[in-house]
Amino acid sequence: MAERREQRGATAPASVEAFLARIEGMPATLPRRMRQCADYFAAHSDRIAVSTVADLASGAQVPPSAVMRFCHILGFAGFSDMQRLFRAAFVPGLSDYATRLRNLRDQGSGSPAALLAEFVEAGRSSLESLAKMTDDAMLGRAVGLLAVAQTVHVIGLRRAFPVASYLAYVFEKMEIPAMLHDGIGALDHRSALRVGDAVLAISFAPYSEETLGLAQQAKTRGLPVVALTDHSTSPLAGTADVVLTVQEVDFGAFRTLSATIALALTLAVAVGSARE
Amino acid sequence: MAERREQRGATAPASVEAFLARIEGMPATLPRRMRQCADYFAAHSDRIAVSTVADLASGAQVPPSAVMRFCHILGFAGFSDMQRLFRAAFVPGLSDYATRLRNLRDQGSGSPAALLAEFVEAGRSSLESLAKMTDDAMLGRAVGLLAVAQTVHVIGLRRAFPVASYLAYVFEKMEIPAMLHDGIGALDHRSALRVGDAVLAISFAPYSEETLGLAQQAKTRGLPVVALTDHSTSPLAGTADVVLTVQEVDFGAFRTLSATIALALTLAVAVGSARE
DNA sequence: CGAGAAACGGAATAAATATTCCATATTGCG
DNA sequence: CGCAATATGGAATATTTATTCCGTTTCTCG
Repeated sequence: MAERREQRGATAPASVEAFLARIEGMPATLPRRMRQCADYFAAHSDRIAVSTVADLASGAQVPPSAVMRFCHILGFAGFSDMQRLFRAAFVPGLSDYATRLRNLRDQGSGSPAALLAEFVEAGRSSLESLAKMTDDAMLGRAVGLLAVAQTVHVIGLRRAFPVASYLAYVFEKMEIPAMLHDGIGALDHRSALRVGDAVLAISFAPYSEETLGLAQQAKTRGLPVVALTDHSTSPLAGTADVVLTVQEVDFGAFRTLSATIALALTLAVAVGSARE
Repeated sequence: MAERREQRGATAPASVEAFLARIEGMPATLPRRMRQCADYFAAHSDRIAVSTVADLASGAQVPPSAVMRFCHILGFAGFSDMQRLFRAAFVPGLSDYATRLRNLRDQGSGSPAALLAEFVEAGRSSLESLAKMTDDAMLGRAVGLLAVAQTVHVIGLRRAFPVASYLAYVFEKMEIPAMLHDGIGALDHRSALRVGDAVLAISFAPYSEETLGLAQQAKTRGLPVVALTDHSTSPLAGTADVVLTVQEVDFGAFRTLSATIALALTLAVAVGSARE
């Protein structure tokens, strides 16, 4: 038993790439059903995360037990073990993260050091997923629109306000004409929107009225609008010419803003360098 | 049974877009747990395909039965029914993080995508070093001081302002009395400092006069001061009772603030939980 | 061709997961 | 304040899904 486990278990792939490489490197003399599994899994590796044993078995036209045998051959403890690899690869740290959250709550551990570790981890995950998911083409178009604007109007309230204010700071540093629309004094500054300007609107659920309003106003006047928001179906997306989405991993009700700021900063610096 | 199904089931969304639109259009008066589900599901809709009821429930911080109730409200027969929608629409993410980052960097140093890669990397190293270097004892003392304060006065200008404003936002969310000292209108608010209050001052080189001044003022009046700064030798350190240092890795002249915000957020949440 | 080994498939079982139900708590309202 | 309606959480149950086991079939090689 022990040596049998050794023989099969020592070598389970640790990433999707390793998994595919392993299949690739399998001998051509593989038993018939195993060959079918190998071919089907390689061709449809993206479905593994969301399929059941029965689904894959019928797809590969083998009985479920053949799928199990194949998982064992690859070195996994079972199908679930293999599936975990694919689920984790989609959005990094998700399942692990949910578990950790539960653990933390269970042990009632509110110690500052533990909290810090959580926020650091949340920030790292957010940055990773930002790097993975950002649409380069969209980013390029956003830079293009803002680079030719006379004045960039930045708006972001509530949770988005720190991001907006940092953008305003960075634009100023780079001597790019920018105006921060903060709601101070309930003064309305929408008449500051002039032909040739562009709007950069930042908002997350629950979206604030003022931000949506300013974006709408800009759109009505024919000014380009770049949205930085949490989802491509957000209400901002409707009025924006370019939509950049960013997902922050949250810990409890709190978000670190790491990814949002990284994206905002990228935008600002790219615009700065494009204007020179 | 049939009419019950009608009543709830006639309206199940038939696509992910419809699903998100439905959540968006839900009344603000939704019961508490349903609101939590709605927010969490909207923000993490891409994870529904690869999660279990328990995963999502713990993410949204509700019991599993609340998730079921939410599915029913949306018109689905159950969680599995809803999940089917997302599994069908499932498209895997791009290549894994390491590969992606390498690609981003390779496409020429001036491109927005390459910049993004740099900022993501800078943010990650900042967070890493934060986790390594933070002095837990200091952090604990800072939390102790702020937890017993009547009102927390937050000050941070220029580059520290986004951090200060985010802190003010989080304190407000947690219903902790806090006052943000922004320099608006050059109004001076130092008489707002009262016995029993505490000051949280955030400043980095070049340190701003106003921040140092407020900290000094607080010290003179005998109020505790917590400093969040870049070095233990910063001018703020002299007047502060507790000094928390954070080092941000910079890329060019720009910093992502990831570590600073993570530390600030930790402080705020720890204070919040200590006050309960 | 036949003995032994490897592969196979399906039925039985175990484990994970979804779902319901109901006693208790909370909220809104007259 | 007290009643009714609604919301809640957890424990019990149902269902789905994974996994094992073993009798049968199919290869392999002397």
